[in-house]
Amino acid sequence: MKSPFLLEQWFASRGWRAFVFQREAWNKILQGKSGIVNAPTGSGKTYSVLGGVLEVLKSENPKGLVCLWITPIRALAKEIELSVARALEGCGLSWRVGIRTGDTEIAERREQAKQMPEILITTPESLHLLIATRDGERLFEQLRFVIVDEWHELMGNKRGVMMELALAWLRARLPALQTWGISATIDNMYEAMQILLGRTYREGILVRADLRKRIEVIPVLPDTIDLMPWAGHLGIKLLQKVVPVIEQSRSTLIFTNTRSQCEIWYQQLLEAAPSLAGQIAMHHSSISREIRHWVEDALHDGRLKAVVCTSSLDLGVDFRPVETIIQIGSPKGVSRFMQRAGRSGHQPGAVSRIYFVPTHTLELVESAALREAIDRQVIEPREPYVRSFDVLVQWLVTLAVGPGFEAGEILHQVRSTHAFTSISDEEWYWCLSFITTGGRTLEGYDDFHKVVRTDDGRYVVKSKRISLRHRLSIGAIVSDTVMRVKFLNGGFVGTIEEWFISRLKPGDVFWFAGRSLELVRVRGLEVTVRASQQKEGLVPSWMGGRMPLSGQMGAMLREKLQEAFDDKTTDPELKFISPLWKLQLERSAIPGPDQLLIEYLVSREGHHLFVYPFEGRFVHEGMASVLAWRLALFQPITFSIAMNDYGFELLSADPIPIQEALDSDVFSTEHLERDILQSVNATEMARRRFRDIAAIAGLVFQGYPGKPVKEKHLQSSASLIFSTLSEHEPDNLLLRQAYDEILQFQLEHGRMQQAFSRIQGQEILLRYIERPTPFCFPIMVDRLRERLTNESLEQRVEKMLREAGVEVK
DNA sequence: GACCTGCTGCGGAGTG
Repeated sequence: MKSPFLLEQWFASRGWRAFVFQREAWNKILQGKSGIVNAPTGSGKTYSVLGGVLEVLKSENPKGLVCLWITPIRALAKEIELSVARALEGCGLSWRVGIRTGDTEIAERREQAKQMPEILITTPESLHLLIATRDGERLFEQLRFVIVDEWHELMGNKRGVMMELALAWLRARLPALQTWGISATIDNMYEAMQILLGRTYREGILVRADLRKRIEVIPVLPDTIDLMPWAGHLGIKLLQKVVPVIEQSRSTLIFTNTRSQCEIWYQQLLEAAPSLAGQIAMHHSSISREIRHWVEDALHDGRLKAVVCTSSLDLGVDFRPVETIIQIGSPKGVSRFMQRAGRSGHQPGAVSRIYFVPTHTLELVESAALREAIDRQVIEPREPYVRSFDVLVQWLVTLAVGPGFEAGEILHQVRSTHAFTSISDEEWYWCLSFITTGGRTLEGYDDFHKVVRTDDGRYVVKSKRISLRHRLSIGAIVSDTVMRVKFLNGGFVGTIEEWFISRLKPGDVFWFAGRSLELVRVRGLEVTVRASQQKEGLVPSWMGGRMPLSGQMGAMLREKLQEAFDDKTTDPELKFISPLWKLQLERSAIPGPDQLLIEYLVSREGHHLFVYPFEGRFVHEGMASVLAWRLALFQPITFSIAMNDYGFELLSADPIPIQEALDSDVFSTEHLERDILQSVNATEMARRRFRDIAAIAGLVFQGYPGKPVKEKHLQSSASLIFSTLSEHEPDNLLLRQAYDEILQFQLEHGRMQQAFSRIQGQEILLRYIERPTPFCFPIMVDRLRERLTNESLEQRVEKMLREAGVEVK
């Protein structure tokens, strides 16, 4: 029997069958609903939404823009366009589909200005830019659908807030507008829907694709436990075990945690297996786009056997499935690991296999914890941003540059979003005054008088210069200023950070993008290089973000620690680790899920206190500061602090009164927020955070395309404004936002609160140890690294190991 | 605002 659905008829002609969730989505969309389709990549999620859109509009023969398709990544736009175009043709519809991103050519833009395609694929930034035109309102008059692809990727950052605001604005003028999100599984799926739909969420529908895929975690283990380093992060010791995995597979993705690790692995793989030359490449965000595109295409065509990458290949390029995935070092979160694993074994019913290469002993436990987490479907949530006033004031100027706005109407919309439900009248007036006068402190500067209120009460931007500069600054991603690395003949290799290049002088050789490069000269923000034959060279590192261990991973680790002693354990890595665990047990203890281990060591360096909450390094940084601050209340004492993802260390020249402190409840949650802010240098942290806020809010200008403002300059103008506001306008909303953000995202206040209250219910195992344990050793090394060069560190680590009673191989 | 390990993502003028 012929299906009533257009898309299903086309499916049938190709011999495909619709999934149950696709039909469910089509029906709900046909009923006029909004909602979210929860489906993994590669499961036909695009068609699940597209089919509904076609069904609603097929009889209307639309002309002009009826459907906006938002993607967080430009690279995905092309694939969506391809799928949509194919389906439209298959269904015999003559609708047009087009792309509008920063890559869209001028001619194409002009064409679109005359007549928009029926379906437009765009990014949140480009959508804001479209609104920031005089045509801003007219463009969307016929709009019926907004599809937000990969919504889980947007909702955890300020780009999500940009979407919320734009959606509220569109919804206000188009009551019949239907919004659909497409999202991978996250822990707070319903919240994700609520945020996407704003005030209309009550009627929202969640369509779940029940396509659970089996994932097999295969640990890559050394021959004996002695070969596993106690501390380290590169994992290079297991290189010889990784080579055959790559050789035996048709195509492999090797995920690393940092860009420099990616460079090192690429280089070392080539050295260990010269036969891979020409068949292996590398991919990370500092490599030029030209090279990256080449790598993506080559992988797609099967010209490459393996690519070493960072999370730059997490999303985007939904290339032909890869046969094998290798993860080097901890992925830090379950979702990220599962997503990467899902890149292999795309055939229905196929098992995804992922090789996990631990870089030190405790990561062996992470390997087992990951397996368990996948089994139990433990998945991280995405925390939405709220009250991001920098994004709000940017949006208000965007509207004023575009069609202009009327205050009461926009306030109503803004309040309908999840991010700004709680905005008070006072805060709203502050925003209006900020965009018109710069606020109390900055009103003396004309640059901040961006928006004017016309006689009929509309807020608009009149100055061409201000409009221009605003359009240049739309978006919520603030990049660091970087130096461009170029060959003498002009070929662009990629970008590198100033602090790294400043250590080199002309003639020095470094390795970057898989090539040996000799520094010729540095001029302004341009680094000129020539190819070198030299084999040795420094590998650059970049100051990227840090990814702390997720709460879910931490909890799973705490559970798994003791399992190494359980004879019934089936995890190979836990069996493997048990000799080392015996050592830990002899010297100290292994905490169970209801225990907190604290180790006290006296060495020539002084008195060390090690605490192991397994909460990730951000939380540990805050906890360590709070603990140090509270301990100093007992007696004057100073500490140096170190931490990793498993625990932290307080080191002091004097004895640490830990027993007394424990007796008087040093882990109390009482006055926690106050103690956090007292103990960490909140002002400095907020000052740094303020740089991005100032850029997003339009307080500092980041420069013209190709002519970025120097980092130093940007930092100092933001810092100057920060100081001025702190002094004269301490209740400034952007200033307060900087402090809120460090509490929420840098110190992970919520998680820290939970950790403290969990510890209150835990039994404390205080152990006075005589020698470093496998647990504390990596933290000690971490602290040393900050003072020593790499070579001396290596020697020092060997010495430490001997002192710790471990044979050095 | 550095670092010694530390991810990712987007956007963009006027020149008559």
